[in-house]
Amino acid sequence: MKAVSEIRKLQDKEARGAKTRDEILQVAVHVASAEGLEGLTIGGLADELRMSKSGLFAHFGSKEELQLAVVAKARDIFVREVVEPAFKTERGLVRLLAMLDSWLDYVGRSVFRGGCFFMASAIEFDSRPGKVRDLIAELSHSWLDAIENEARYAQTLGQLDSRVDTPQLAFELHALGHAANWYYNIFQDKRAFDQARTGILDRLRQGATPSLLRLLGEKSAARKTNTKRKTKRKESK
Amino acid sequence: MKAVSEIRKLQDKEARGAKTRDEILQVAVHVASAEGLEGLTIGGLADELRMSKSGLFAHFGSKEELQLAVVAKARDIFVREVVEPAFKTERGLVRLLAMLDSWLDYVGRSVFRGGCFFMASAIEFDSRPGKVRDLIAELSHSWLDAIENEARYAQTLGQLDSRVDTPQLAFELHALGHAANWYYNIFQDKRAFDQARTGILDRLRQGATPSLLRLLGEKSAARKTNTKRKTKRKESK
DNA sequence: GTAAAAAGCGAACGATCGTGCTACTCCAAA
DNA sequence: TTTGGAGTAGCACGATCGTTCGCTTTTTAC
Repeated sequence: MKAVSEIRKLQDKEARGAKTRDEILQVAVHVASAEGLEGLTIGGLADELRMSKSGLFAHFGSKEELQLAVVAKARDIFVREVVEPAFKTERGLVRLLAMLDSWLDYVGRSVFRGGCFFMASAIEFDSRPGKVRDLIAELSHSWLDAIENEARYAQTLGQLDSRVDTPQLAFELHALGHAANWYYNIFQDKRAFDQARTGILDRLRQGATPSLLRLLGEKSAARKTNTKRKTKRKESK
Repeated sequence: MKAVSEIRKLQDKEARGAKTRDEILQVAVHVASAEGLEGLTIGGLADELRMSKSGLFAHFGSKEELQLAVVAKARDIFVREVVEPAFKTERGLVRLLAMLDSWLDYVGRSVFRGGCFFMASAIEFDSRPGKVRDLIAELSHSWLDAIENEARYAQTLGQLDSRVDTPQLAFELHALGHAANWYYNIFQDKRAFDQARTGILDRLRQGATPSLLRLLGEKSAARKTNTKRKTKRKESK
């Protein structure tokens, strides 16, 4: 009997309450990216959704559980907006570039109101031990790992010199994306994205094999050329 | 009459209340770096300093004024701990390296409990218009400018190739420092500093003139050498 | 159709938030 | 010695915080 009802529940488009729960998180995630996970307030959230504080609260049971749910929701959005598009491309260098590109794009499109959700919440929670902090750290780390992993795979394909230190490369590529997010959000200046992309291409060229250079050649021909960069490149031969 | 008392006041070691005001800020700055400028609470701060809420409050008149004073105090500390030591060195490339080095050092020594004060507060306030946000943005920008400025000066000294795009270089150097702060604070992993320093030296080598290479040669000989980096370097010739 | 279960609401709790008002304690100037 | 102003404390305010409880409404199961 019980089992049947559970099956029915799962067959439903959305199990009634799970739907509103999702609507709550959809709003909460944007508020949290702008005001912070701590600045996210149950009363304020309820007002914005035109529902009662207690009704909303009942979906989570505590503020910490709400925060955890918000982080998980942000992860889903990140996966949908950044990871999945990039993972449609072929593995190796092409995918590595696609990952960084769609990451910058997601920041530039302001998928979250307050910039990259994980960067903001990592800094907010880095000195607040607890489950929320742990989850954020884990997710942040797995993105960094994904970048390094793809760089290593590019090495096995011979697209990237095998002597390149991939953790170092991943750190630097990640740093550029990070800085772009920071710069854009505090100065409202889109040039940050050009600078980040320039830096990323330079980093990759440093560990280039002939096969990679061919790939990058196409890539930078497609982009509007930067004079300074062109001359710099020429003399570095 | 009034003027005389004012002169006296200035002659005093600390004009009575200005001293406690400073003690308040000294504590507030560390709390704010960990809990955020918004998480910084007047009651909590008063408890920690064993004084009354209202007594503390009277020094600032509003929370916003307190926040502004905290940011200004943080700037003073940043100048003392990062800028001044670096500005004792000779201008040009040496100073540029000293600036980045003492910046990383200040993050590693946890001069502020919650990592680099300005990075944390920039992200906290980037979607909160107001005087606090403006001040943070201004200070952040002036640090970035100082880096670019020194790179440009190094060009006039012939230490850095004149064709290097200095805003781009400053962006990338700054990005590495930024990432080190983030990485260290969220993962509690000091390797971030090695990676940042490695990246910084690489960036500078890219725009090197013979005179710069001589300087960097000494610099990297002094540091423990990284095998991967050494091999990478060798083949990039 | 009816009963049970799930979802949502309203009011209230104790705590804490930023802020204002009043009074007391100093210490320097007169 | 008196006086006045700066520094600090006590107390209370209205608002808002997370959370609890009891009630009503809606959905689901038989």
